[in-house]
Amino acid sequence: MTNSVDRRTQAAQKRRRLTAAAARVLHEQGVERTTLAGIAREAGVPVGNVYYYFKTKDELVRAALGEHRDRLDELTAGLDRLPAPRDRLRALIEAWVSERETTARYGCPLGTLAAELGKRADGTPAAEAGAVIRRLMDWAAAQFRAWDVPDPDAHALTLVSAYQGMSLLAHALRDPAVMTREGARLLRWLDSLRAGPGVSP
Amino acid sequence: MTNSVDRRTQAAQKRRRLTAAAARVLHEQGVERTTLAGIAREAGVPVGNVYYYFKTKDELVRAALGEHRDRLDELTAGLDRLPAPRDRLRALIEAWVSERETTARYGCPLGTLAAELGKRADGTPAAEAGAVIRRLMDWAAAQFRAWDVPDPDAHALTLVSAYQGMSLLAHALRDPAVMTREGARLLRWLDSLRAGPGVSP
Amino acid sequence: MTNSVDRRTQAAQKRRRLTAAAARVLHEQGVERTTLAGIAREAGVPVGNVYYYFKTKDELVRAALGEHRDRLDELTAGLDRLPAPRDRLRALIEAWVSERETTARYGCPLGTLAAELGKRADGTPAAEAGAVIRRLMDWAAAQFRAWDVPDPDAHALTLVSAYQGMSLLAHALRDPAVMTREGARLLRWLDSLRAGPGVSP
Amino acid sequence: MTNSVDRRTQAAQKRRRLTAAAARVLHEQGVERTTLAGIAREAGVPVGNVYYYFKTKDELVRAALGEHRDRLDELTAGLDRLPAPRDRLRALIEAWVSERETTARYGCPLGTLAAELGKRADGTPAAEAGAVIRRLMDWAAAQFRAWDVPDPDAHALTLVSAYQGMSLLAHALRDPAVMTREGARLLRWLDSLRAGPGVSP
DNA sequence: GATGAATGAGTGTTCATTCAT
DNA sequence: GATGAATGAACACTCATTCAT
Repeated sequence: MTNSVDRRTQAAQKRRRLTAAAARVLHEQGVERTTLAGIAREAGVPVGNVYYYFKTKDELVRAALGEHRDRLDELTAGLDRLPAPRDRLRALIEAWVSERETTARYGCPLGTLAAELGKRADGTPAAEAGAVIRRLMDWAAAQFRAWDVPDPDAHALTLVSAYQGMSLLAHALRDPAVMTREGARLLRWLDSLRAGPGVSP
Repeated sequence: MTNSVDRRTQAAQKRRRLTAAAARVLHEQGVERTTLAGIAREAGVPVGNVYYYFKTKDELVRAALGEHRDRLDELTAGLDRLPAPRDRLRALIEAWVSERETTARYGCPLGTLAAELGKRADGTPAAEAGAVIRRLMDWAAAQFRAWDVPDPDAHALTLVSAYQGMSLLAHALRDPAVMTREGARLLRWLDSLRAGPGVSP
Repeated sequence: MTNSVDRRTQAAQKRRRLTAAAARVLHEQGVERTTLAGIAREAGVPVGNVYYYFKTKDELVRAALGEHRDRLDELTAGLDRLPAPRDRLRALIEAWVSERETTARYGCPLGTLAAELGKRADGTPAAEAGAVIRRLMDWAAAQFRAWDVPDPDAHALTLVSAYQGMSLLAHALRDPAVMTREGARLLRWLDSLRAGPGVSP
Repeated sequence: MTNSVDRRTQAAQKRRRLTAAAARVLHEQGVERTTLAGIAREAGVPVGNVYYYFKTKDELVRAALGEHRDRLDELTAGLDRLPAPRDRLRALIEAWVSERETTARYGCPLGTLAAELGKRADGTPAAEAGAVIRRLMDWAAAQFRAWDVPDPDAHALTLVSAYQGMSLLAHALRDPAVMTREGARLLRWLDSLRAGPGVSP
């Protein structure tokens, strides 16, 4: 019994190791330039064995997206402990800025994956990427709503759009300062909200 | 004499056809999923012949980025004919929105190319993509400056960042309405500027 | 004691399940397209466990051939209960025709396996397939001999050859009617025998 | 001009070399055990180059079947020069027997390919193999018809079925004498036809 | 004796790039 | 300068077989 549990645990751990490696390498190299061998090497797993856990490369991509979704959930779960919705949003922006070095180097994991996958004729794992981004938007909208800002969905769209834009620019220009500058602006924007009918962006 | 001119002209045309095809196909399929054979086919040029005009695939990618730069220049040149800088910026935003269907399908050409290229270890054609984006920012900054808005560079960053963000979201969610909504917001934002020292977006 | 007998019995049952599954799947898919995993799945046995019963895939193939030999023996044993040799042969032909749908879909199990295995450089399991076919020929020859037909071996060869030919054609043309037509002809041929020295086919 | 013709000719020759090699190797090793590398080696062509001429392995299989069809056409075209249909059929049988060594080693190319391909779920190149076999049957039927034998189609079926059966048995038993014996019987059978209402097989 | 997991050699296929004419 | 063909180094994926427990 202990044995089988151990083994099951080990297998689950390996799966997680592979998923984590996939998430990392796919973020760093993009989908098409990433080879299964590369992910396997990174995870310390022989190539052939990868296929015991994931039947195709696309499945690994999906798993990586799932990993990013889980990390997003962890992040928002942490933020949810803050009492004020506005503070949660502030903290979210600060989290984004704190990742500026990675973002400048590799872009936002979700954004860059979505951009690459979105061009496929069959939009297979692309929809998954979109769903995770929408999850972020939904969470943000919930905060705006709790905070009683009018048109919370529009504000969520603006916020997430701004995040994707600043991440892309930071990446394209290889300049983490973009994140700092735009992050600061977003914080000011948050502060300005509800101060009146509000000029949004 | 006439002959050699003809030939030179023909060659230049072929080069242009290849560049245009590269710009289109790379936008639609992304860099890694695009094959030289595909570009050649699209341009009506035999594969082997491509190498007479471009030594490597990367050079074709660079040429495609050059094509996008040229189109950007044409666009801004057209906008420059408008007398008021604010109207130029408004027209720019309207141009973005008018491309919403293509953007929802394939993303912003510059943004998606930059995202894909930016991950390469040797940032070879990535820098080119960044340069074109910066060119757009510079033009925008010039408008804000001409309009006498304080901190024109920050405003340009915000504007272009917003464009990249809304393009990415429209693409990721396959929803052109994102472009319409955020475009309208940007126009309101423009209108609100100079109404005072202004909390920007 | 009971335990060990049970276990021995269970093991024997598993072996039989595997052999039966192998016979079926190898018939339906051919040797090379059949995977051990597929046989194991069909038999309800974990893959790793197969190797406890069969050291190699080839051994499973041999076991499948043994299964077909056993079925052949059962068939002829049943036919042997008929008093007249000619009736036994008639019944054999009728048995062949009754299998026409399966044969049109997958060919004769022995014939198709022999055809596929016969090309191997080392004729390892090929000889086994040939031996089973010869067993059928021997039984047929025995009937012709008991029936006192001259040159029973030649007649057996003709009969079995006709069976293999009609099976292959029915399979190649995916037409079970081939079995019906040629089966009827074989029956007429049987009836014509002993009507004299006889022009055979 | 000469150049381009030369090149076109060379390319066609290479294609033919590949097709011939494929026909040979597929006959000797079967479809599944044959690797593209093996065919390429046999044809003296680098592996990658094979794909310039054939997009998939299946296409090569089809080409090999086409090769066998062409050889069949050549054979029957030669036989058609004989004035009497019965002599054409006799010569056909003699041709079969003369191939007995190859047949005993590798089986009938069409028959074994049809047997292997016929099991595929998607009957892709299987239909092609069946079509070539039917072509042989059609030719044989035409001879019986010209010879004014009643029910020429049934006789053609019997003849070709006999050929496939004897080939399979010769192969399964690795005994070319099967071809000799059954070939002689077929000749006697031919002679017996029209000598009366005829006992067929 | 049973079993999920591991392993690695191969297989078809793609594609940027080069070559010969 | 043009072009069909050649080349070879990947790559994703499969599978018989072995291993550890």
